[in-house]
Amino acid sequence: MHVLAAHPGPAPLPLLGAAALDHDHRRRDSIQQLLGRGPTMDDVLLQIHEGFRLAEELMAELPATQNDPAYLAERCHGIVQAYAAAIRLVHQHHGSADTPLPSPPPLGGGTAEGGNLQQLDLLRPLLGGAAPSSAPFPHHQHHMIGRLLEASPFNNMPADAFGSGTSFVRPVRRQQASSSRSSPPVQPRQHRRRTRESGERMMILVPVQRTGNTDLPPDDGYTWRKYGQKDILGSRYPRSYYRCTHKNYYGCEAKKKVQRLDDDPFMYEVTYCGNHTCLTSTTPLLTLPASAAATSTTTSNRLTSSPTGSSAAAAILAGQDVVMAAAEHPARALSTAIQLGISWMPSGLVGPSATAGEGSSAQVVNVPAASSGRDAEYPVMDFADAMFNSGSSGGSSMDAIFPAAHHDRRDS
DNA sequence: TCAATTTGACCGGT
DNA sequence: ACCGGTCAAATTGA
Repeated sequence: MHVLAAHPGPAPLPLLGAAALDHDHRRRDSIQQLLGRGPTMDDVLLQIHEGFRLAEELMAELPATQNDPAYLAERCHGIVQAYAAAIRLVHQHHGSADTPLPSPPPLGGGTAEGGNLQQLDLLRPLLGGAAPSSAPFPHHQHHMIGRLLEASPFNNMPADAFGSGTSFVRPVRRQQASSSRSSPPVQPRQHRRRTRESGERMMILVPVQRTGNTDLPPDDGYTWRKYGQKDILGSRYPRSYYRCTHKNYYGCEAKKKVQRLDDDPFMYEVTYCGNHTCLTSTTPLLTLPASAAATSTTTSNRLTSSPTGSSAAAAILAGQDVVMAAAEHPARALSTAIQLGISWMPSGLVGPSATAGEGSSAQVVNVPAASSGRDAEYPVMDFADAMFNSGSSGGSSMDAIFPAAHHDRRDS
């Protein structure tokens, strides 16, 4: 079990600063030094903070530099490098030397500075915890990653934590239409039921929203459709089953199970199964018109918007459903994403693969309750907006984006 | 009208 | 046989 404890730390490591763009080797050297003496948790946190700061700088420069793709790509590269360094420090700090660190993947398809689109997926904000807190990153870093068990690749796992707008409100008993429900005209099912998922799983603990309706699990960046609920033996609370709303668009097989903990009703245990394939953008990074980025931050659609809705469609196209969630809980999104910086990273960087060995491949991550501030404090959110919203400036329909795709229909 | 949710039945693994 | 996971008809609600 890995626990990242946070301490207020010393000043940021100078060599990891913005100037690092021009001093990549110096930065690497400094990292080497860090690794040589063994990084402390402070170093890790500072490195994460550094990535955050770089993103902040980039945001400030965007108005002036948005027409300079090369420069923007370079800055983005610097940010990714900063977080990649943080990942390395994390591994080092936790003595995972016995498990070889995954080598950093190339940052671009063919060029060192290019944007690896897969990385976009890993930049998805983790929209977790609902408990309000005004403390901006990094002051509640102590919430960071709580548990990291039974490692399996985080690769492409949903970096989000929870919710979807779906409700945990106890089902209101509907009037039993005395008809068919009680009668058993059930014909044998034609299809063959799929076998139980045995692939990679990731378990996350997320606090219940403590304001408003505490039955609502926190939102995450994906849209989910509930397809089942079961009372689980020995559990006080039922388990809810969700699958990706966009399953029928993309054949996205992502699913999650959500259950309240018996011993801590203010905590949800969410188990993700399968990877999202519905948000894998194929739109080049940094081609976003500024207007799109601007509009994205004002989006306030509910996550459960119908995928046929235009804004939702645009969101799906550009990964904006993440951003939509961020629009609702931007600070949470960012802070959680940062706190789980591991999920921001290119898959090759993320997590020692399967160190825990045997059998289960579930990871457990304690997702912190996060704060609820806004943009000024969390420019990275806008940064992510821009990255995710490339190519769509709203109003576009799903059909326009995926002409061949059919809108989500009832499963049948 | 149709997407989302509810919930009992069904299925398959253990 | 038990239990967790999934299906799908009924129902709800926008």
